[in-house]
Amino acid sequence: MKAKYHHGDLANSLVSATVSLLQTRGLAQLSLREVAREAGVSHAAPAHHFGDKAGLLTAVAIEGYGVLAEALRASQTLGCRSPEQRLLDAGFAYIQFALSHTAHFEVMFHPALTHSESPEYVTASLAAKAVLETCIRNFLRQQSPLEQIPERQIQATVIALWSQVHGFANLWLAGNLGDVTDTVRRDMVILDVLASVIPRPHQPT
Amino acid sequence: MKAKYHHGDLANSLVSATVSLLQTRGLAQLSLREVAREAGVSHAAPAHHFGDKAGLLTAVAIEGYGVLAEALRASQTLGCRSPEQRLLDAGFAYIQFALSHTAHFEVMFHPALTHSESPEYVTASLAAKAVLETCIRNFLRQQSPLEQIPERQIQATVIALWSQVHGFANLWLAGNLGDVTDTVRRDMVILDVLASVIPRPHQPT
DNA sequence: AGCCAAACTAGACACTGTCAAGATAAATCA
DNA sequence: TGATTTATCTTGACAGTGTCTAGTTTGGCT
Repeated sequence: MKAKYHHGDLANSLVSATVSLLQTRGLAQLSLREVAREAGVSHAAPAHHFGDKAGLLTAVAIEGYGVLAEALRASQTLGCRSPEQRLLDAGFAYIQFALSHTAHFEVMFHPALTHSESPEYVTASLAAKAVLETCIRNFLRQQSPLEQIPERQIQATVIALWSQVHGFANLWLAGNLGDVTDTVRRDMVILDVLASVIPRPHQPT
Repeated sequence: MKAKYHHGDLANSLVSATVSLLQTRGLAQLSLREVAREAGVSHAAPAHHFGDKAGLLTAVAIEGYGVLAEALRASQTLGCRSPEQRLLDAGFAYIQFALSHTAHFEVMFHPALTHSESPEYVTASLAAKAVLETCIRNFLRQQSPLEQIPERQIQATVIALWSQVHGFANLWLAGNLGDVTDTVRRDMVILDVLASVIPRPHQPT
């Protein structure tokens, strides 16, 4: 833990400090220099490890994609549940991630803040998206096992459900969902909302 | 149009300049001083009219709420359509607003950027939300005119559909919906997605 | 021991938001 | 009309920011 010239694990410390500051002060007030101060290093140290501010936020986003993917996977592992319940659990996990990892979530979905074309970013992003898509594909497969669903419709469903939970999280974080603050009612609202949009088995064109 | 000491309509000009700069350079690069430069006034002129940067963005957000509300209203005025089509049109209008007024949309749903507790902001925000809610209520009313739908379920549907279009717009703007760039396929994707989540007449609890 | 590359610091520069104080023009009123 | 008041805008300053360059320290290697 002694931080002299060679911190040992400064890169990770800087990412942690960034997340911490994002949660407390918010994105607008975040500064590289304050991150450096929080980590106890000089003001230009972050630039050495991450190039620039966008590079640091890129690391935050990549970490976020990993956490999200893991959360989605974990939501599907426990057995003995109906396909609908599994899908609800995935959506619930997505929203819970967004609400409990506000800093990561915000950075992940604002590509202008990051180097969103860097290989590591693209890889992490696609990996998380793949897990999400798998959840929905599994649901559709188990829901209508006999008939083949056209790929186009699968894609539309993926986008629709993703939009659903993503929009809910965004509206919630932006304070647009009223003053449902206490946890109990919050969970009920989320489940109500999610349950109301499980797609029908046969969708009319 | 001559801008000497008294510009005449500087406040509006500053808002326009802000929107223009937001579209070209993006939120991260926006600076009060550049806005002032764009409007041809001194660097501290914006502060006089809007107090601070958040004040200027507040004006942008309020303008955005007005445009959104008007777009939603306009989507419902033309007659002779099924309730489903009307609902689709409302959702489509919401998404079209988000994609064509990126600057406004981004500012509107990031309360940390604005004085989101100011009376004008709250009024404009609630007004737009009320129009949106009316669209959905009208749909539900026409869809099942006989039975009374519990208020709780109506609220859940409002949140669900709002989340739907809001999340779609966000994911789209963040570049997470693949490379569906040309307009034709874009419209089809949007309609596919929207059509796939029109709520069922009778939702199981 | 000697050297090298990586890790970090120190200083500087242009730029930012905001504040105080001053200058100017328009509106008001005698 | 002419004086004064008021809103509008400018000027200058300050602390803080991101990033660049050059320098300093350190650990690992042969």
